[in-house]
Amino acid sequence: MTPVKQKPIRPHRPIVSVAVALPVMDCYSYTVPDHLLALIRTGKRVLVPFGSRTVTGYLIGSSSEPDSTTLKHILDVLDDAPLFSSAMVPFFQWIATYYMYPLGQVISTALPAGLNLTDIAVMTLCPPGMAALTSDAVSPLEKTVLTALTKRPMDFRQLKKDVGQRVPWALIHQMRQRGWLVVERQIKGGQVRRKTIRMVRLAEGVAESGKISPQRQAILDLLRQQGGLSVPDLSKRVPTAASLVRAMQKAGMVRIEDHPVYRDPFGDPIDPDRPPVLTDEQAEAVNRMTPLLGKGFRTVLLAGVTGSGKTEVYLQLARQAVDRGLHVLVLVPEIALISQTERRFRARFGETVAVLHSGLSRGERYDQWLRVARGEAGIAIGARSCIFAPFETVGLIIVDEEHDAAYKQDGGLSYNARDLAVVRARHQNALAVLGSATPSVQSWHNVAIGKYSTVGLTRRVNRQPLPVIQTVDLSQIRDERGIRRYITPLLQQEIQKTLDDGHQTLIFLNRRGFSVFPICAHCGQPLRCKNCDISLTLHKQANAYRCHYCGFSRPATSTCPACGSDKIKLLGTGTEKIQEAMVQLFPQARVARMDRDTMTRKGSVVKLLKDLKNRNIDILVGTQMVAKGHDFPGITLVGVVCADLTLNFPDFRAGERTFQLLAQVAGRAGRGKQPGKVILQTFNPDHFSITAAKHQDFVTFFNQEIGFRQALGYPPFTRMIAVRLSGRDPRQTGIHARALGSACQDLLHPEGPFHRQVQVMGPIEAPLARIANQHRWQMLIKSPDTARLHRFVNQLMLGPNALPTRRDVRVTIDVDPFSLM
DNA sequence: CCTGTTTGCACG
DNA sequence: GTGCAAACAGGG
Repeated sequence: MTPVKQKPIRPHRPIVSVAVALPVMDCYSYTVPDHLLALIRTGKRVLVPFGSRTVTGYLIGSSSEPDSTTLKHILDVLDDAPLFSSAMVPFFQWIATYYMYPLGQVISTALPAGLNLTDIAVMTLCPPGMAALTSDAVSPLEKTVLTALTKRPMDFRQLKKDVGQRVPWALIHQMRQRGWLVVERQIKGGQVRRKTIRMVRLAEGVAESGKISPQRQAILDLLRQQGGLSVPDLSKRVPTAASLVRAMQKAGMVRIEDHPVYRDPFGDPIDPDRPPVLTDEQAEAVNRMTPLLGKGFRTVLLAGVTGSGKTEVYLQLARQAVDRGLHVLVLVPEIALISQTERRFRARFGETVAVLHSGLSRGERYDQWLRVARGEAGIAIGARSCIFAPFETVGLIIVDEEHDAAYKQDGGLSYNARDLAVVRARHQNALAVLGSATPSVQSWHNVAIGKYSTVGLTRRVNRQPLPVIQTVDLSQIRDERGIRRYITPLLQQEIQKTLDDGHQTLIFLNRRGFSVFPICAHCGQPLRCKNCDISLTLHKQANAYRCHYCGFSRPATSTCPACGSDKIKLLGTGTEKIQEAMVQLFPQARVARMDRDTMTRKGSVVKLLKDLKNRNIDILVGTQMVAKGHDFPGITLVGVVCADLTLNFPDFRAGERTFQLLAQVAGRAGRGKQPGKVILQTFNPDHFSITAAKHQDFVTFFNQEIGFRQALGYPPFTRMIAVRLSGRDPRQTGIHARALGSACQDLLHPEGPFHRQVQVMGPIEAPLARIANQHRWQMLIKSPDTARLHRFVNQLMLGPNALPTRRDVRVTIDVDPFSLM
């Protein structure tokens, strides 16, 4: 018998698929060392070697494959519980494909920020480097680098900042070879972690040892009564507890354990409320949608006029879903709104609500995320990124104010949360409810072609009438000067009447600041931003001219940079100037302002809303922030200073935006017992966007607008992808843009699949050709055929003949762009 | 022909 | 995103 040499038999070994958090289009496979095997789960993060570096990756699947190729091992598992379920993986993959964005970075965008680890190169000075510094065998740049490193070890970024210029990698490499410095890889990041508190318990079998201090005795007594107590709780009774328990642990009297806790993002507790009796229409809406729960994918557009009580419909529908054991996801446009809707959901559902929005600290966000991931919350409510809330399954997704542009993310992964809501609902066989008083053209088109069904709310709750809207033709009063140019006699008169009646007024102007067009009275040059192609806005409160794109500012005392004159004429009106005019015209009134300048501080929105509710404000001046879904029962008059600002934007959606904004802001009036009135000042009183807004009549608006969209080949009849280029050097950016443009023309050749199917517009310089010293070009690609459009751009960017990427020109892809500026 | 620098590629 | 190798330009 020939002896058989026994090898350890391992024909198959566990292999995991990892998406790394880097801009790479592929996923990578790794093997799992034995000691980590038990920890492997889809949705956890892992630390992996990647090239010569160590980076964070996401486990998106595992398999067991024959031991053939040589794979690297994962180095560590970073989470004790998954951050998302495996059901999310196809959703993430869909997003990566649709938005042409690397899967790992899609997941990074979805997850709470601040968790990931990466290694960075840290340079430390060595003795020979020290010696070289004093010799004269060093170049000037080497000398500055060495000098910088004498202070402390630095990474590349710090070094660049300290030295004040780019340091070539080759130089560092050389210095390392000479032994002047060492480069080590340090793992950094992961600032956001679980918060723990120290829990103190009695140690087992602790005998009465007789002689102990009264404080120690007090602690023991407390623990005997209450079982375990946290250190902060103990300190309330015994102030020195924090240090005492340490000694007592050494003495074997108590045990101390770290317990993970959730940070509390909620300020005051909210009193529970009871569901009110629904109006017939509301009840009908709930009754029509409830049977759709748990019955597969469906999208319903809930079209309800302003003040018709959509939120109550959401609440009761969510109740039906929760009672059926379904998870609920609620999206609202932005923080100012969240406070209200969030409060109502928390009042109704209490502990089971998780909130996810940018108003939370990173740690709070992580904790809310974990509560959802671990199935401890049944409802998640938040802004656009909440669409990624890691429920294993979702039964109902509600998108409030679905038309709102805030659902579209700019920069990075440019997703639209409203669209993703429908996609996620489809993936999870859920009901998606899109609600709005002014549905987007896109969504109403989907109703028209039978993709979505619709439920309507045509009347306000308590039967308040819709406000009466009166237009004032601004072209009739062109000769007026000063305040009267923008506060017409009729508006002034109505405000006075409202004040006399003790009611509140809302004045809307979609432009913040004092003067948006400061111009030199001597030479006629407007004051421009030095980094952007845009004029500066004077902010009186901040006493400075500011750029609304890059934040550049110069003092309000500046003279004209062109001629040195100190006579600056302040043309163009913003909310600040309107506020000042209100104070002048109505000295007895209490005037407040709500825009991005006044609402930055945490809690300022809540305070303002409270003041408004308690009638501490008579006149509120604001930007579109005031148009968004707030319920101000005391407001009976709304004044729109100039309705045309959005109408004249160079964007095919300008009419749609104007209609929505005006209908929404008008809807703020007359929500209480008193009927509302709206004074709408405009240069285009007969434009259909404005006439339709008067009656909140989105169907009439849609029927007009859809004709234009069809005739001009705009969405929803075509889909668009914007390719944007930006770079510091205007010439190089232009060259690359034109190269990309001719690559498009090559793809469009008559024998190819894209001929006459895909249309390329541009490349052209962007309407705002320079922002923050970045020169910008763009190209719009559109097609009636979504799949073909995506194939086209895929070939353009990633195909075999794709242009090589350049480091000095950034190219980004924006699928379904919103802003074409 | 050698060397310092830029560019394209691949990362499991 | 970055490190590395190959291509490249520039000077001896």
